[in-house]
Amino acid sequence: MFEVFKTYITDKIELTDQELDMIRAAGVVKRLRKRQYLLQEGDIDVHKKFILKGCLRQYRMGDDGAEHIMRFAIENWWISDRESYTTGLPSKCYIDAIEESEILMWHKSAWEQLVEDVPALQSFEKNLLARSFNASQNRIHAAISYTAEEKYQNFLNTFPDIFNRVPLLMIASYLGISRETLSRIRKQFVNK
Amino acid sequence: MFEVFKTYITDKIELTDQELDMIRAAGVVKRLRKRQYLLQEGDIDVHKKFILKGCLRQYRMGDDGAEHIMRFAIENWWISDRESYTTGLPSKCYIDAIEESEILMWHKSAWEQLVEDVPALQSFEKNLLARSFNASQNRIHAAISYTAEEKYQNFLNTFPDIFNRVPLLMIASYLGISRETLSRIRKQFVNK
DNA sequence: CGATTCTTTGAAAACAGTCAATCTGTGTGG
DNA sequence: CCACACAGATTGACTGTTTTCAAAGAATCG
Repeated sequence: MFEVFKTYITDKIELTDQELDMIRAAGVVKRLRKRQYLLQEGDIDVHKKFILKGCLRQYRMGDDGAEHIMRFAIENWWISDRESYTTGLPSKCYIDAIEESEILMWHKSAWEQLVEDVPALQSFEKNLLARSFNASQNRIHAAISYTAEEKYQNFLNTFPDIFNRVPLLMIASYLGISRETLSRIRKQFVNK
Repeated sequence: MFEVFKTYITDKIELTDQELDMIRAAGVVKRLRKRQYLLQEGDIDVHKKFILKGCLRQYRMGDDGAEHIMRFAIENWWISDRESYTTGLPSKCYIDAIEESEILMWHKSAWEQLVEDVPALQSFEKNLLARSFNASQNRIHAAISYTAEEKYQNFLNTFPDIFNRVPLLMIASYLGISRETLSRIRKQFVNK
């Protein structure tokens, strides 16, 4: 399964065989069953995590126990609680598997060593964070300016490879609307 | 006015007098009147910009001409369209002054040279982006999980030094609610 | 098949948005 | 210095959307 990562990373940056071996050697594969946690509130996130296969969600829990989904992620995406990872503080969020999944992960210390030894990883990381930030800006814009229907439409356009892999109630949670409302919006859609 | 920046930056990172001089020499001060644009949609953002004084807003324009405020920023904050700055593509947003303001700015090429020459700036930048990302995550969480009233309360708590410097209608825009609704929420607040 | 999870639906209530009018404070020009 | 324009805030009445609650119907999984 390392092949999945190899294909991904060599498409983005130039790596020598030796560098690739170093990265492989430091990584660990973790298999997750559906509903299994990868991170829980209060944990400290100490791993870089790349999804080889499957689908996961990252969410925060409201005071009333409601789950608010911050993000979905599928194969070839990275997933972590950046805040906890960078600050070393307990996480405010949960990450769990929506589908049976496979994760390739590196301990923070090992990863930092890799970034030091492999210069290409440095700019790659910077780039990844910049793009994550841009994505979150677009999400904020959608959240404050779109109607519920537009939010759903936008979600379909933005994540064509995700929307049919996650339950509707989770999409509703992601968009900040109730599942009933989303169900009704979807009904109107079909009629068009 | 460079003093404002000097105080800010030397509080965050260690700099030699020489490095500080380099940074000063490369920077340009720009004065803005109230309502004056610092960036308009379609422009390419080619400057690192630090606010020495004043208050600005960054917003996107909806198809219907409605302004959706992405961010406020005051003295000792940075402001730019990161997306346009990093990608070199035309900006989707506007930045203008809410108060008469003073900006310290560096052209992208000059700034990149500085970052190369002054190592401390490198990690500083990385850190700043990481914190911006965390802030945007918190904003997303608020947008999808809070009621209008909670959004307002959260805004007051998060930006105690901003809420009384910007018009209510802009706070409403930032929160994604109508000014009338915010006005009514505020009224209830006073009664408590 | 039984249990669980997810989706849909209906009806009522709560909420937020729109429109229109008024009020307030600020600043500008005569 | 006053009158006026203008930006911003508030209010009321109305409309439309969204949530909530409750129940029932699919779909999935062991």
